Amino acid sequence: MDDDVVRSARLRPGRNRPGAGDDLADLGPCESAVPMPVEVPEATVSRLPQYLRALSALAEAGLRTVSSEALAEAAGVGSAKLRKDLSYLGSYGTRGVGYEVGELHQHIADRLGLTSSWRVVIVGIGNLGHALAGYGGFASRGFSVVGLFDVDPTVVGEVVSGLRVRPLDDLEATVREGGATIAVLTVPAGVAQGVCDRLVAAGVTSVLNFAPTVIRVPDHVDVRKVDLASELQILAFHAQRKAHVRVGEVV
Amino acid sequence: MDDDVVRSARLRPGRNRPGAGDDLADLGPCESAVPMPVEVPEATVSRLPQYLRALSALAEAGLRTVSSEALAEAAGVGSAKLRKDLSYLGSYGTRGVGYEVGELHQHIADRLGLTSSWRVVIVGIGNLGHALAGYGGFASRGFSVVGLFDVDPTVVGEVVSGLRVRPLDDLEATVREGGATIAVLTVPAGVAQGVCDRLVAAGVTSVLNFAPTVIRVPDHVDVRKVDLASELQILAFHAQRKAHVRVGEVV
DNA sequence: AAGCGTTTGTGAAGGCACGCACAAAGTCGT
DNA sequence: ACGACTTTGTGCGTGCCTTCACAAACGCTT
Repeated sequence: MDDDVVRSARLRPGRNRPGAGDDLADLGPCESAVPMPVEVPEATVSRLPQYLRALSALAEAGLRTVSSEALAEAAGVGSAKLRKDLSYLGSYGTRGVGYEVGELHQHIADRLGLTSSWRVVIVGIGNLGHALAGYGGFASRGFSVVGLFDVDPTVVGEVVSGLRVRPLDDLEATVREGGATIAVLTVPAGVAQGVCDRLVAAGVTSVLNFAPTVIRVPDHVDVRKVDLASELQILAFHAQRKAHVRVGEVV
Repeated sequence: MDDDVVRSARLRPGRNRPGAGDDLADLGPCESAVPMPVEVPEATVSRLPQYLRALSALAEAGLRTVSSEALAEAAGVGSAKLRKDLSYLGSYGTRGVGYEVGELHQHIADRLGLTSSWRVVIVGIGNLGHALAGYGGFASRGFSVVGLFDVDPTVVGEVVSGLRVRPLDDLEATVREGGATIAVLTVPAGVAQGVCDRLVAAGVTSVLNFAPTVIRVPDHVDVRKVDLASELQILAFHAQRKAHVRVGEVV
């Protein structure tokens, strides 16, 4: 599972900081000093987007409430796992009834930080960068692409889905002036580390890396990797295993 | 990861013999030279492509041998984990020296099933399908794209990187006549399940799904999911957490 | 040949996640 | 109002994965 390699600041399991004074916790009548000692496990976080999508589908279908069984079915997980995952976010279900679709959707979206629209820059407008720039799934989910960058002069200036591709040197200014920004790296493997270093220096703390190479970043920066070739190779491994079993070799 | 959701035939958890328990003497061969008595854990499989890529880079750099420490560094993992992973494939290292780069590369490639070139079909030649069809990383790693399919008549007939896009109805014939095939799904979410059903019916047992939806398949079919929006949302979660910590809220 | 430094392979321990099963809590029918 | 039914929230056992730590194995030097 952690197939996805995240270099995230690991939280210390035992101790968490006592009251810092102002907590924006919702409306929980927390009698004790610590408002929400809840730490969402990484495995749970990775499933929240699935739940969110399932909830969107159910809302479109017109359902107002949904049981953990039904939602789990829609999301492709077990109901017990779903309930435990949701329990990390707090108790938003009604026993005997289920979850209110809209409310739960809102809560998960809040937790994922989708209330504010995140700025996204795409660096490397090649085959894949083009495709991602034109992908509608970003804007519809709280992400707005605010910049396209490339070094190739023949690509710079081109307009892709309403945005002009700018030279790589404009990158720093765009990131600095805009605040928190997520960078999508779709550059060749050879230059990925260098470009990433520039992004980090400019203040980017979240990187989605499509380049087939390991990039190193400071501890405060999160990197998630998407590697198409790796996925195919993993499929090939299982396919070969299946083939061998069919032939009669030992598992 | 999970994480990434793989629906693979559950491996038998019982008798797992990683490597050797009988290093004392060559008493009796408990069984006749079995080629692979080892069950490779899923988590290990998901890292093999990384190791393979790191080995390729090291080979290009001219190194002949590499220590677990150095290879782990290149692959971005811990050395102990690397050694244990490799131990599931057998013992190909030399104590006091390290691993022979070319030999290890060969062994991992064998295990991943990259000796034979896998056939890949891409279904759905939209933005992303275009990009993947033109992605050079496939052919260079043992995968050959043998078919592009779409329903849109305005796309059918178009030639993308040397292959003509064919109508979806040609899909069954192509899959059936070609043997084992991996399908890449880059269709809209609404039709993903239907297209996948056709693929499975035609004999496909490995699917790489880019559609942002859960697809259901029989037990003997492997599905891996790549979801760009989910990755961004997970990054947003961590980014928001970091922001709150910085502001002074409780973790 | 023997000792020394290096590196692998692996037993063992700890942590994390998953799933079961059930009490608590709510709704619905009568 | 009350009992029966439904569904959530979660304590707990189990198994997988990771990490540590070290003995065995190898090359190199003397």
